[in-house]
This record gives sequence, C-alpha cells and structure tokens, in this order.
Amino acid sequence: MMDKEFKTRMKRGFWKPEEDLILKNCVEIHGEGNWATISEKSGLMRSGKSCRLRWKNYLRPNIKRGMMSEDEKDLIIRLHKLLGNRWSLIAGRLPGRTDNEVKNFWNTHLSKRSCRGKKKHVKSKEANSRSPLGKESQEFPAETVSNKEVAANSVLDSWIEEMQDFNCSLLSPLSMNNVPFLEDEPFIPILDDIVLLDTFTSTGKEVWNEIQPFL
DNA sequence: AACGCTATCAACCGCTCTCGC
DNA sequence: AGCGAGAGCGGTTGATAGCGT
Repeated sequence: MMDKEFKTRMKRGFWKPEEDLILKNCVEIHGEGNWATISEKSGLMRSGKSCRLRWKNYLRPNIKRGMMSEDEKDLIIRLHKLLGNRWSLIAGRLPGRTDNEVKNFWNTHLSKRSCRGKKKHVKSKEANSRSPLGKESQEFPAETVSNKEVAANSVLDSWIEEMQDFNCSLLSPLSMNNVPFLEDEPFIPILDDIVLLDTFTSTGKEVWNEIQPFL
C-alpha cells in the first residue's frame, strides 16, 4: 500500500508520449486491472488511478477519436434520456468511445443545446446514411464492468435483438427510422422512448421494469 | 498585435462499489 | 458480518486553443 509521502510525490498533469509508451508496456506485462502494481513497477510516479484513466481513455486498443457521427450523437441523446448520467453504460453502447469522452461531449455539445431549446431535427438524409451501429455494438470489446452493468447491458442487448426482429430497422436501442428526433423535445424522464415502443409492442414496459433495478 | 472571452477535453478528486480476507 | 484495499464512476477543474473585438 502507498504511504502518504509516496502519494504526495506522485506526478500529475498531462502525460508525455514516453510515459504513454512505458504505461503501454507495463499493461502488457502486468495486465489490465493491476493498477497498483503498474503504478509501482512502471516508475512513472503516477497513481494507479491516473494510470488506469490514461489507459482507459487514451491508450486502450480500438479507441475511436475525433468527431462524433450523427448516429453517435443521436444514440447518446437517447441513451441519456433512458439512463441519465450513466456515462460508462452509455459509452458501452458506443464502440470505441470512452465514458469520459461521452461525458465531455454531452457537457459541451448536447446538454447546452437541449437547454437552449434550439429546434433541430435529425435530417432524413442523415438518417438514411446511418451505419449499422446496432450490429457493431455486438462486437465491441468486453470491458471490466460491474455485475449491475453486465445485467443492464444484457437487457439492452436483448431489447435490440427483439426490436430488430420486429422489423423496425432499429440501428440503436432507442432510435427508429422515420421517427424524427427533436433535440429539444420536452424532457419526459426516461419513459418516452419506451412509451413510443409500447405503441408497437408490450416490450417497452417490460424493458423498463427489467432495467429499473439496475439504475 | 494584444487582449479577453468561450469552448474543449484531459486529468484529477471524492465517493461508491466490489472483492478478498 | 465486518473491514480494508483497490477499482470504477461521475462531477469538476484547469490548461490551452480558437475566436471576436
């Protein structure tokens, strides 16, 4: 265990490329998850927390960087409505995106916009050019998640599958083609998508009942 | 060119959760 | 069952890049 003096000597601030390299090597040697060991053995003078954060948000393989696509934006907005500020859960539905990135994106782009109440519809053109996100979401690498999260994700997965069977061309758990999404539509906590879903099937309420205990 | 303001995002902090003993 | 340590999560901060005046 780290003593107080060691803690105060810990380096902070931005990571240098050479530190990234050392961290990468250490993760390869000691494995993802042993952050205390990695912190100690790397000689980086970075806390385990700091190492974990850097790895998770920047160095991990398959990290997608750059602008969010319209699909991703749409999915974030809808999942945020359903799940609230469960960034890790939301990020789990966006292959290659991290919870920190999703959170930052929400805080800087989306929350502001929805507060301002700017009316902007998702263009049908954009909707038509959507990538098969639903399929991709089945393939994203498994992360270390809590049992609750695993359970919540499995409920969402089965929901996606069911809705795809329902012939709705669902590309995300909560978006349907031909249903224009209003960014400033009134915030009806969580249920609006499920109510919408409920118009077609009883699944909506079932999903909500299933997922609520995990939230 | 210089200054101030705003937006962005990497990183930190503090709390909660999980797991092993 | 209770405790402690480590991991994970969400909120917040701070550095800095970009833009307007």
